[in-house]
Amino acid sequence: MEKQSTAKMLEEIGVFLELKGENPFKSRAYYSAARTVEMMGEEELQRLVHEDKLKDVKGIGAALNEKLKEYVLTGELPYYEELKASIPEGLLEMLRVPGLGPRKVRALYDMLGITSLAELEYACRENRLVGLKGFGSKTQENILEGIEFLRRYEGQFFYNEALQIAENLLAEIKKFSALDQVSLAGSIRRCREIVKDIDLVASTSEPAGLTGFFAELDVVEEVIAQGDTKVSVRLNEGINADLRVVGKKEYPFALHHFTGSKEHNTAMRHRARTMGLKINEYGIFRNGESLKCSSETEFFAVFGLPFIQPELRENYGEIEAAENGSLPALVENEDIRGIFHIHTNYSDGINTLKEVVEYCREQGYQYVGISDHSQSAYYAGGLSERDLEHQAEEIMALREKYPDLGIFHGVESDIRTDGNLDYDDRILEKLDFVIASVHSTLKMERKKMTDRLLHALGHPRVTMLGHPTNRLLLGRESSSFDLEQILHTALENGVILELNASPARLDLDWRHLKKIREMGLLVSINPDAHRVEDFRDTYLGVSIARKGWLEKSDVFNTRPWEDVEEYFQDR
DNA sequence: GCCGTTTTCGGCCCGACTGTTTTCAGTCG
Repeated sequence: MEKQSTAKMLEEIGVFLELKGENPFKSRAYYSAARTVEMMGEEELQRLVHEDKLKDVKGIGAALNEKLKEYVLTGELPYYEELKASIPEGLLEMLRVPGLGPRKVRALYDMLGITSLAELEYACRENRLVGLKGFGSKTQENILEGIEFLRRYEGQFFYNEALQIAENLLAEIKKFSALDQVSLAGSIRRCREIVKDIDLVASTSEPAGLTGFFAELDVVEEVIAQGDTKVSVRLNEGINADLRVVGKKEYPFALHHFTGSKEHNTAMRHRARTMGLKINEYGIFRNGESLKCSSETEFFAVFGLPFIQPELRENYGEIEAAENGSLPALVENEDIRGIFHIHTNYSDGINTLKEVVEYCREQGYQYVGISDHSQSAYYAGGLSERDLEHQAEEIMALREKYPDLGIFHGVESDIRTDGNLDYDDRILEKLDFVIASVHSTLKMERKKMTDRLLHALGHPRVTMLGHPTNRLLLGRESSSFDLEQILHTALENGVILELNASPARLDLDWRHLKKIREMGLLVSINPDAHRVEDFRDTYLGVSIARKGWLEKSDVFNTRPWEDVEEYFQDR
């Protein structure tokens, strides 16, 4: 049995027990066991079971030992199945409402018999929560808002999830024998952080054959519409995909048209009109006569423009920049030399320091910056001053062992509500770098939050501002503060801004990056990794950086090791 | 459910915030 599925099951048991109102510490035991299993090597769980040594692992006692043994050996656990069956499925859905936890969900189930989001919404509208013990009008209002919040984000997907689905789809389409060309288009091709559907453009001499082939793919759950030039389907992953099929000659025009954005296309059409031309998805026309283009590069050349990267096509000034030759040379994956904002198992990361270091060497990075959570981040196992010293010693040893990799010792320090950092200055002075981040009390009043951040930026040891807005895509709005003022102060104080590349954050937003670049601020593309697999999120960050017009020189972690070292020493 | 013992049951990571209370429970990070 895979350790991932085992960990997930333990996690679920924890949730079920909470919903049943069991002793919260019992749930915690399951959560902690889930984490322990997750941290094990791929074969370790199997081995421990077969050698009967599981019970020696901290956090696994007699009961968990028996259950895990049963699950690993038989692939089933009746305890889990029975527990799951005893709880209405809808209760899990209700837990997703912000502000609703297991106790409240349980209370709603017990007192009003509510077993789904729809029932919950109805009960709120009927004003039935107000009288309940522990509930009031404000709670009812918040729940309604929370449900609306969930609805608003329904049918939207993180870019990286949609991209993976889209690339698999692309690979399937390429199996069609009479295919000429095919490409992703739409918001995915433009690297939008949130995607509603997958757009594809293809050319072939057999359009009906291709649309039929596409509609018949295994990943297609339902065909919404199907003709000779367009197929709309719903994939079994829950996302819709549109394939537009054109002839070979029309391909560059269709690709440009369906890549968008709508705003970019409108601006291009406007430009075309001033030149006596007309654009649509089938071509560029002068007096009704079609011009010839074999690529998007030639398409732009018709208008006297160089190729405009798809990421930039948002009508954010890309056409003007193309015209006056000032399009940026966008940063590329290969430019990344090292990686910051890495968590290890000193705090809430999965991998050991040694594993992280070895992984970085395998990947060919020049350097890595370790930054675990600081002490007030209890929920994430933040490091005490003593832990930090211990970590420093281990890093010293690893530097000796692996002189070919730069290992920078940092910390992700919480910015407390008063704007102070989480350690004494004498501790911070020993570190190579400090990422200052807000993790709690995110909904401060605008002025207070601005002051809080300004205070932190004023600290001489702060190197980077971590996930500046604290937004979670499809989940949480940005904190409110005066960004302009923060940017200026960061510039004055030489603080690098993080582009947090975690798929749910992508914070700062690309819409701010162009301005940040114009101001001359530095950006570091950080994966905020909690396991080595997360390192690849850095390249998601690169996509967003490109969308924000950043060049190599704007990105701190494209710098070579020596330059980074120098930068830190000069602070 | 685990752990650690003053061996058989009591304690289990903290702090801010909100909304409900009139002293605290639940949620979130």
